[in-house]
Amino acid sequence: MMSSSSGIEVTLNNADLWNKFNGPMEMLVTRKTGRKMFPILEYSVHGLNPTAIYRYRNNEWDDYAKGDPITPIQKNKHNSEAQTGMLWMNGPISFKQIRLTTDPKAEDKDNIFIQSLHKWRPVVTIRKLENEVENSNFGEEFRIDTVWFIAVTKYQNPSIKGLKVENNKMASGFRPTGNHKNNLPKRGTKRPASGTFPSPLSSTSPPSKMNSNGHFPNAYHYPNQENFDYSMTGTAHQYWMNPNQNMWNYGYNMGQQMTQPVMNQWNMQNPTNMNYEQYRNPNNTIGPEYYYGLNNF
DNA sequence: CGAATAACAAACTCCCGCGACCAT
DNA sequence: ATGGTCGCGGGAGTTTGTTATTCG
Repeated sequence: MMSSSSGIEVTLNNADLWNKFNGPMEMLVTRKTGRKMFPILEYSVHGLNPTAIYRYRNNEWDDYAKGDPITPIQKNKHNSEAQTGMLWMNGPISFKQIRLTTDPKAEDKDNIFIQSLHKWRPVVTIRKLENEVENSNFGEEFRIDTVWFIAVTKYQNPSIKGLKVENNKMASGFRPTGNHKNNLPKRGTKRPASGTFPSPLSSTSPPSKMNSNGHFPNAYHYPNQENFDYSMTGTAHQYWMNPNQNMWNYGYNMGQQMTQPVMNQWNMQNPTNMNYEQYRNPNNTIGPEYYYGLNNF
């Protein structure tokens, strides 16, 4: 709860849920369509003049980033139009439609552009309308101490992730009783230790980055198949051209990466040979100091 | 010794299947 | 009931950045 000098009080309705999350709250942020917040922001307000007209504005994000360029703070009006204090105080004020996106050009009015790995705090602004006119100098801001989060594109803290699955019914498929986990494809399948490698058809178009001599600059330095280590467990799947064979090979970190059109064609021709053992950090024990944008409030 | 680059690391994006929700 | 859509975490590939090693 937070109250202002004028006596207005703003309370977080689902504080119990917010408080369940031990450690810094993380919110997934995605690019194309944005990601909804969970838990949502839902407030109650008290102490308004019941008959005065108020406009309720939310999500004026404080930005404390030091490293990255600071983007303009974004404000989103609540879906409801201006209404009396009594109506505002009557029901919960929810911002469940808010979506977080990494796309700075997001057009949907519910999408809020935020930077990943930065710490964000929602701010509620209440403006009282005088004679139906909104005075920009008039407004009170409310920050709930416990309501802030780190934007991530992938959960860093497994505890946070587990609590999201446990509490968000839309993620129920990932609970122990759900089927998502039971149907995971087998992981860690190594490619067969064969000396021959699938290659695209000779009609494959040369990639645009190819040199005039017909080879990738880097790949040209590694023409021998002995350099190909298919037992390695890397995240990079890269392709290299053997200039002696004038064909594409699939390997680990062996020179310039195949361009997208060529790789798509390659994948279509070799759909079953893509399994590999993927490296992952098994102990994702990353503390709050990890975040680039963390700052003190 | 310094530049080049191999090796390593991790953030990020797209898309997927499942379960909840929603409109018939 | 049923079929369409949405939202979820996750798989797998892409992109980007850092460190270690090699080479001239």
